[in-house]
Amino acid sequence: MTFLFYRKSSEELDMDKVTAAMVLTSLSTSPLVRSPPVRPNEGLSGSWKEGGGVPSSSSSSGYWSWSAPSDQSNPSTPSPPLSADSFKPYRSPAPPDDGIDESEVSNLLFDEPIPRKRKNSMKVMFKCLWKNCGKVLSTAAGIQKHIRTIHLGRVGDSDYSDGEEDFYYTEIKLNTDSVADGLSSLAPVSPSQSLASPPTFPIPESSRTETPCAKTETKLMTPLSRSAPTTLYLVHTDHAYQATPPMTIPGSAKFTPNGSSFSISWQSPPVTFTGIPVSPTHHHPVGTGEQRQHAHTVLSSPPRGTVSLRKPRGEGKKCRKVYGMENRDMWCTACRWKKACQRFID
DNA sequence: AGTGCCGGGCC
DNA sequence: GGCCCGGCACT
Repeated sequence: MTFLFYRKSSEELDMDKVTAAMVLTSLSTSPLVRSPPVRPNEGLSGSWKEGGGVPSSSSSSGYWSWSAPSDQSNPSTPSPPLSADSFKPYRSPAPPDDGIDESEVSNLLFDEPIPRKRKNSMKVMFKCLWKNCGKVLSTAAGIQKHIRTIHLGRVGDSDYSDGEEDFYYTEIKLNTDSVADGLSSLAPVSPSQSLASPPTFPIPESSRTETPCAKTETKLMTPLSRSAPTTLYLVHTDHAYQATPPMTIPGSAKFTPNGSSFSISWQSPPVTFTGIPVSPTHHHPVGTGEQRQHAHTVLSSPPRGTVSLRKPRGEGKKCRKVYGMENRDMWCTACRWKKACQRFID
């Protein structure tokens, strides 16, 4: 889940700057502009910094229709199609100064009270909302500096911050947990947004804090899930109680009995950073005619050694359910022995 | 609470 | 090996 909000509370900022920035942002027609009403003010995590929204207390909508006078504090307030820098193609390597800024400043502000002890590791990144710039940095200082230097053109006093940068980036949260959510990926991916896709996450957290542009990472979402189940490896069926007299399902011994497929694809769209005001009807029309997705997304992560992540519980009827406890002798042997059912695979 | 079944015990 | 069950994950 990712939330959009500004990092600093509004009272730290000049109202003039606030409004100016808002107008600029809205005028830029950037798709990344988040509309205030959408702001998910209280979220599931509830762990962010309060005082989130910029015009939180006052009428928020007013700022958005406000036509900007020339702000005196920012004479050089850029109009979005500003410097040539902003036209950097996506995925372009970070400008060199960002790299160093990043590393040098990150020490200072890295203790930011971001929710670190999440149950599943969430990573907080900061995304530049400037038009045509999707830069994502891992530290607020880094993104502020990026905005200052690249977009606001404040090269000289690179360390001085008057807070305006805060309006050009947003905080995004990325979910990194890999396994353990074989189920959550099945869940109807709440319309609110995203557990951002793990594949985008090989970011080593310290050194390379800069991801190219999160929003075009739509690869990795290969639709190969339901196509190739049987080629999978080593779903060991060591149990040989296949002696079920009535009819033996051929080939059942070579794959996991309950026939759950095994894929490495991720169903959720990758990295939906939250700059966008995601409409509640995102996608995943789960409820409708969908054929009960079988593609359990299990991530084949080697590190999980001994614990034997259970396979996703075979669906369908099993002997016990079909015949009932009283007709136990009609069960397949596996069911009788409380093993994986061999009769009703799938 | 019900169910599927892994892990492990007993013979 | 066959057979059974405790106990846990999942629904």
